Amino acid sequence: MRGPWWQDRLNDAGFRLTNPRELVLGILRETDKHLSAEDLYVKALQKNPSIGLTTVYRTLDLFTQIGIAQKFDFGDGKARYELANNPLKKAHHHHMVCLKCKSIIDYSDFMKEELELMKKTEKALSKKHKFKIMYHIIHFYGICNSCREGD
Amino acid sequence: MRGPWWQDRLNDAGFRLTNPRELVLGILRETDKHLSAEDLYVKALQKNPSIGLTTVYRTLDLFTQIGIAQKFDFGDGKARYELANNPLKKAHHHHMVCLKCKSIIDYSDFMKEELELMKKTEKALSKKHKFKIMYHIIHFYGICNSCREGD
DNA sequence: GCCTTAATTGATAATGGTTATCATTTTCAA
DNA sequence: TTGAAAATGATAACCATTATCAATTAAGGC
Ligand SMILES: [Mn+2]
Ligand SMILES: [Mn+2]
Ligand SMILES: [Zn+2]
Ligand SMILES: [Zn+2]
Repeated sequence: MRGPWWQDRLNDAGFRLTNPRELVLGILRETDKHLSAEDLYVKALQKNPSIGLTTVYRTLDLFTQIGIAQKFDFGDGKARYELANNPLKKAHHHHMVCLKCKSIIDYSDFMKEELELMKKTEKALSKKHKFKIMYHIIHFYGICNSCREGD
Repeated sequence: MRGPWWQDRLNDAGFRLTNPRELVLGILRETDKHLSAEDLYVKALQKNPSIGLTTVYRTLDLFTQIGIAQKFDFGDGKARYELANNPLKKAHHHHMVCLKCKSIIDYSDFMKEELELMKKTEKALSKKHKFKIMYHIIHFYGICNSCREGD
């Protein structure tokens, strides 16, 4: 009984692929944005007017826990989510965040050099501090193009 | 221009070095931790029982704006602050965060390589996306030594 | 199918860090 | 000394996220 990867991921972790979960997953799969729980909720309402905001939060939390989605904090006071393995996106990427309009840009330049540095750093840190590293984040903050023009 | 650097920084930006601000600054100068607003408030109360939590928040916000302090989000739901140019710390460093006990470790290994990569990336990004980069953050998340032993 | 049980859901209330408001106090320059 | 501007602190409000809990739904054994 092998389904798509997210279904297997859910099943293997002992969870069901219910309607609300499928709905949230579909929205994540179709966007290239970094949506908040509220964003997801509003979009979900259009397809299922009885879905609850709490369920959206719970679903996103579950997806994050089992690696179906990633949760980010870009400094605007609300968590934002992104599907792992999103077909619309580069696999491994990082983010630039505009300090004015809060827009978020994916980038994946110099990933090879970055990976190399990260590997080296991780090895050194786990030896020096006996710290088992699970993942890392890199964020660039600045002013985006349109915000600079309007200045 | 005859005070310490933080006083000049305040004056140049048109702000006064008041008692509450001096108090918060002193606490930041004496710690090597990453304190929350509440942490700062509790410590401040011991020296000035009439200080208000709002003032601490405002002060930290001001310090962050003019570059006296840095504000971080390590994922535990509250902002944490660190003095820029803290004499107790390495100048440029990044952070490891324990996902279990939320402890934070400064590190400054491979800063040379990192700086090189960051410079290269910043240049590429500002050209490709016309994005003016102001600063970046790097966080490693994982499990610290004591949390692994207790497992 | 039907039953049993556990997983899941959604309405609602509560939480907690942070901000907004506003009257009062402090600072500084004239 | 004085008056305007800046800063403060008590309080209420904000708002994203969680906790609670009764109701609904899904899966497995019969
Ligand atoms: Mn992204
Ligand atoms: Mn630090
Ligand atoms: Zn912008
Ligand atoms: Zn730990």
